[in-house]
Amino acid sequence: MLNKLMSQNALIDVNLLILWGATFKKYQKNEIIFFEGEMPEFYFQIESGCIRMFNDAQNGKEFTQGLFSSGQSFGEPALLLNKKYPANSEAIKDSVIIKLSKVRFNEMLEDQVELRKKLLTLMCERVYQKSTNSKSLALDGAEERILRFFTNFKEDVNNKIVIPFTRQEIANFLGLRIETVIRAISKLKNEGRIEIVKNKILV
Amino acid sequence: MLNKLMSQNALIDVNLLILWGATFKKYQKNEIIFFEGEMPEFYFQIESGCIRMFNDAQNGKEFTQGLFSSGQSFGEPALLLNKKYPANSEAIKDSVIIKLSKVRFNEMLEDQVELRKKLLTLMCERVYQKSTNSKSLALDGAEERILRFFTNFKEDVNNKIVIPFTRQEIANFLGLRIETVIRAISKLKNEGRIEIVKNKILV
DNA sequence: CGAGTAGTTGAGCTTCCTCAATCGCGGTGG
DNA sequence: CCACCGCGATTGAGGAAGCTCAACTACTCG
Repeated sequence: MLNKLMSQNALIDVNLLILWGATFKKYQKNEIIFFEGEMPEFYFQIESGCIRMFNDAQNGKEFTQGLFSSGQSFGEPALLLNKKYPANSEAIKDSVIIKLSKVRFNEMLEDQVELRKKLLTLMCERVYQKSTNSKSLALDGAEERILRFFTNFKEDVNNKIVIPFTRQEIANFLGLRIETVIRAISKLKNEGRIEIVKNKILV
Repeated sequence: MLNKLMSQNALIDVNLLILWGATFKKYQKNEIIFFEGEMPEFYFQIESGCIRMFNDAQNGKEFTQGLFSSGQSFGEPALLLNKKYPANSEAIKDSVIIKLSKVRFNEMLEDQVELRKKLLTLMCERVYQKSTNSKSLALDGAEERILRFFTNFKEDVNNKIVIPFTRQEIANFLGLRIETVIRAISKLKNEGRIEIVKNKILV
């Protein structure tokens, strides 16, 4: 039942992927799927779990480019352009991923008109999202960046949600340091722009 | 002759656009084409001139999302997604732009398989580019950001080129201040990573 | 209780920003 | 030819934001 639901929401129907020769692979939490600089070999789609793409810096800092969960694909731009991956990808929970070889994926893409349309829309969304993100990175201070991250994260503006990330994770998302995040969050709280309940962040 | 050449390099052939009802419009240098927050009404493709998309900040700071020149289109993600523009666009030279109404563009897109393929590739390139850009924004200091901007700007790694921007423009590209750019550039020069000839930057 | 992990706090430092003054050079009018 | 202007580039001094390092607290799990 759950499986069926996910199947419907997936970018590419799982059965169709299997038909074209895709295989499943399990990844442990913290396992790396590909490294920045590698050439893409596969199309990846998440069956279950959660993946993040991120960049490392020399000083131990990280920057998270994006989080992806069930039904979503990741790393497509590099695959389609045949360029080196611009970031690492890592399972942040135990995950199952469906992979399809580059060659078969390209054949499939050639064959499936609707898939190309879906992908076009998806890539537009990614560009759009990255635009607003870059803007925030370039122009906003820590407080505004953090708040924007929270409000972007919750789709539904009406309901309050609990932010399911540690301060360290938030820091990595935004290219900030954990102490900066902590201080900015306590400021946001004092300004009444967020709520803290039992140390959990409510937005 | 020149016209024909541009036509070939254009995302969409100019004659085809005209066939679908596109019209030409002139923009003066510094004229705004659309504002951040507006809903897209047209597909825009540059016939001649140069356009930049940028965000404003309260303190007079700016951030340039991208530069576009002859044959390129801009603002497509918002148009295709039917969402508000995430940035302003402005002519930075006197320019001629071909515009096609949203409705006609969508009809055209539905009709032209090859166009969708081209657009998909283009959107992948934009995502890719924005990924490396965000990484730099989040993790690098001013010197590295500036150097990356220069090397990204020149396609051909072998030949040296003159950077055709003022320090202020470079600052706007990167969300930095002009003084920071000046100091970083003179540092890069002392480190032998760039050359300065007659106050022009050589990379 | 003890270990482990997330969160917190303070002090000092670095990077970049802000503001203000100045320089260099091409163009213009007298 | 020269004084003057405008604009981009430059420099210095002081300030603010965020980083670094180190110590310490709070909560959870065995």
